[in-house]
Amino acid sequence: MKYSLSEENYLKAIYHLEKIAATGVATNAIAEQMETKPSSVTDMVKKLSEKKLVNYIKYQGVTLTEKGKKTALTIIRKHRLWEVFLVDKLKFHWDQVHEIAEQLEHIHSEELITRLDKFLGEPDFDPHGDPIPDKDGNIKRTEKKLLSDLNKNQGGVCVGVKESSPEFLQYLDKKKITIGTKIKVLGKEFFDGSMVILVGKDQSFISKKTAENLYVQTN
Amino acid sequence: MKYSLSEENYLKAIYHLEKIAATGVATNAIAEQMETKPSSVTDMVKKLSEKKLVNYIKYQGVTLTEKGKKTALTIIRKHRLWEVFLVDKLKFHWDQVHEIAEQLEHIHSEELITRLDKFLGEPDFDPHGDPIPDKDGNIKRTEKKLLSDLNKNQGGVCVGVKESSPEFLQYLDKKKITIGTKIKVLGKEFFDGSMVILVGKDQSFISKKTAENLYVQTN
DNA sequence: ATTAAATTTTAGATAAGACTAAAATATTGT
DNA sequence: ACAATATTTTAGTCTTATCTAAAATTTAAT
Ligand SMILES: [Mn+2]
Ligand SMILES: [Mn+2]
Ligand SMILES: [Mn+2]
Ligand SMILES: [Mn+2]
Repeated sequence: MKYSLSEENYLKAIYHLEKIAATGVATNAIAEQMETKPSSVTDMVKKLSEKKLVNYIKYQGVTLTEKGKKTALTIIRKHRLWEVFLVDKLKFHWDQVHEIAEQLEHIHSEELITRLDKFLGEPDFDPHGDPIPDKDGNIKRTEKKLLSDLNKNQGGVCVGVKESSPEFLQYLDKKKITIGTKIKVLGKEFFDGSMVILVGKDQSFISKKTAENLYVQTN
Repeated sequence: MKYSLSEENYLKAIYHLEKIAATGVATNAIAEQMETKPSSVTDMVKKLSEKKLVNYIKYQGVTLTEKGKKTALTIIRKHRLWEVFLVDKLKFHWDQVHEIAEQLEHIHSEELITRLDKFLGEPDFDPHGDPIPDKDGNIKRTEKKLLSDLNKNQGGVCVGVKESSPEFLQYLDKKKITIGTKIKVLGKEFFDGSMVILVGKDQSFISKKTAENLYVQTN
């Protein structure tokens, strides 16, 4: 029931990779994500397999079992709730909280999370717009598109970021874009995918890369 | 600057033992406190010594260096601030917070503690009446006596507990005694040190052992 | 002052988690 | 099909933090 810091981090990494990988998650992919070596991954994956947290067949990558997925989701839940705490209560900026939440997510206490959740008003999303799983691991799925998929004259509200590195978040601040900001596509350049958008009342220019990392809810 | 969970726990243990031990803190004492073996203590103490956190001479026990003491105090600061958070904000009961704070005290982030401190209103004492060191490790010392040292007709306010096991704290609840409770000694039995005391408006009987674990501020 | 007992340290072993180098397997290109 | 390349696993080593058993040292008792 209680796993080590390392085991928890592996589960989380595999969970995130599983969402994008069609097939089993590759050893190399995990190694890259965790900034460790493939041989270390193999070792850990064997251990997780013995604990019935992942399905593992040599040379064929891993997938999470139900138990593994559930465990990963409780860690993600903790991570995101702590991020809400840091931003809403301690007034951290949204680009400063991930690192600290990486530590806080490993605190073991169900009671703590139950109370923290209530204290925060049972939020559905974290400061980056990512959904917070409930205690049973259910995630409230919402309609959202990448800004890059909108066409000229379409608009919506920014509801999340795909990338959430401090660098990107700070850039968004400079552009006056944050969760809840209204955005409308005024023009889209075919050549490089760059856009001219309306942010609130002001016009702004953004690159394709930026547009591909912003989620919006269309209206 | 950043120490392992184990190193931090050793420093904390040595700090607490140093306050009661006249001479250097004994290997055995540390082992008992940490629920580990003396041989493990010797190993760790050597490492702490190399890092200039303790003064260590073979067979003569250890003392904290200034650096070691400062480090221990920041961990204690974190522990107690988190306890305040858990009780004041998350409405935990005072007998439920120590275990969780034992984990939270190892989260590394100065900014986090600075903000948490401010969020909590820069408290001077934790939920058990223990003083919270400031960022430089200074502790606000206060006048306080053990209830067992009071004589008949003397009274005061409960400002802390010496023991803070859940069992004792729950017993105090049953006796309607908590931090801030007014207590007056109505009678003291010479034979066994037991007392009849006035708690608020009600009379109560307590053993010597209980009286020896309650701090009061006399008026 | 010796001896007995308690404390502390050393030596050697173990487990978790990580690494390097080499071997095994899978995938790709021609 | 088969060689070249990429991926994955194995074998062996390292570090941190433990432990047990044995040796060294200190403390207490006669
Ligand atoms: Mn995060
Ligand atoms: Mn987030
Ligand atoms: Mn405590
Ligand atoms: Mn306390």
